Amino acid sequence: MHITRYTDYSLRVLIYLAQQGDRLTTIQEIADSYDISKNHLMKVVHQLNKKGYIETVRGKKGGMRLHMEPESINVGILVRETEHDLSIVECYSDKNACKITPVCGLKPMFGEALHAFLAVLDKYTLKDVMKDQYKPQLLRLLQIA
Amino acid sequence: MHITRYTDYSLRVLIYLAQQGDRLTTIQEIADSYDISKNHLMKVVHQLNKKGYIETVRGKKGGMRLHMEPESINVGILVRETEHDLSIVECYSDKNACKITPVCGLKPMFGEALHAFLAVLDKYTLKDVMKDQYKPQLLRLLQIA
DNA sequence: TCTAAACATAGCTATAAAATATATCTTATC
DNA sequence: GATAAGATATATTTTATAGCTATGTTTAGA
Repeated sequence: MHITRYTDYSLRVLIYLAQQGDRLTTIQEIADSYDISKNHLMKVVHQLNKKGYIETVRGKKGGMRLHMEPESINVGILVRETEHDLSIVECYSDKNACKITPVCGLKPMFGEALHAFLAVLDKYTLKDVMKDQYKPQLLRLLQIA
Repeated sequence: MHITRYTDYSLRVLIYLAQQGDRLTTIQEIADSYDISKNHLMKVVHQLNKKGYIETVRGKKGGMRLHMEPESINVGILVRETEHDLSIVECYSDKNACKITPVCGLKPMFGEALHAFLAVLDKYTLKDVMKDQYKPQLLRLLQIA
């Protein structure tokens, strides 16, 4: 059981941008910094822009910056938006073929469990996942000047 | 985000066997009943036997039956045993390559969320996921005489 | 004692989702 | 107009999971 890298990368991009303030950052910079695929990041960035989390600027000297305050970016909401398929067991999928679903207690139980999972994420914002005391170390690890 | 069919099938086998009491059931019967792969079920059954949840009998007229009371089979424990990889984000994996892990708040947050997820499952036993009132319907759906 | 029916076990193959790559287009700066 | 950036679509690769094949072992019963 795990979330996709897509969701993970989305969160990482936001963490990176939160360190940069108003300065424009390029996809290349973030890809280099985390040593991850630039191509995959392009999709991530595209969606973060569409969803309003970031603002992108095209053309030479372009890039992106946060478009929301870190304390306004809720992790639970973001994960629900980026995680493509949250059907934790087959019976929640639209392709469900399990015959006992109508009388099976597994479905409500896993529903409750997923709800508890997301409820934890709902408690946190982007600001919460970046502790002030670690900021200098974070900047160093990301090689941000 | 989802659990594997392997875990799902494990639970379904136990539900099936719980309906049968002491009678021996074959893998073929269960595969036919749920209309799922017999071959995959063989692995599932093998592991359930190894873990002590069921008892298997080899040879002609063989089969399997529950080896624990339904109220003693905890879903949370079972899921931890059958779900191969519970590293919800890369930073929990032994192949983690994310540079900011030491100072990143995502790791403890997702840890807390996974814990909340499993805590819900820990509240339930096999008996809880099979409501008495649905038993006749369940037997019919599984085509158990 | 032979055959068939069952589980045991290992290894292989197919599939589907996700990740990554490629290619081309659009936009903006210098 | 060249270059550097994102926008977008499509193709390929990778990986985990699911499913398949094959053979071995055990037991019941003819």
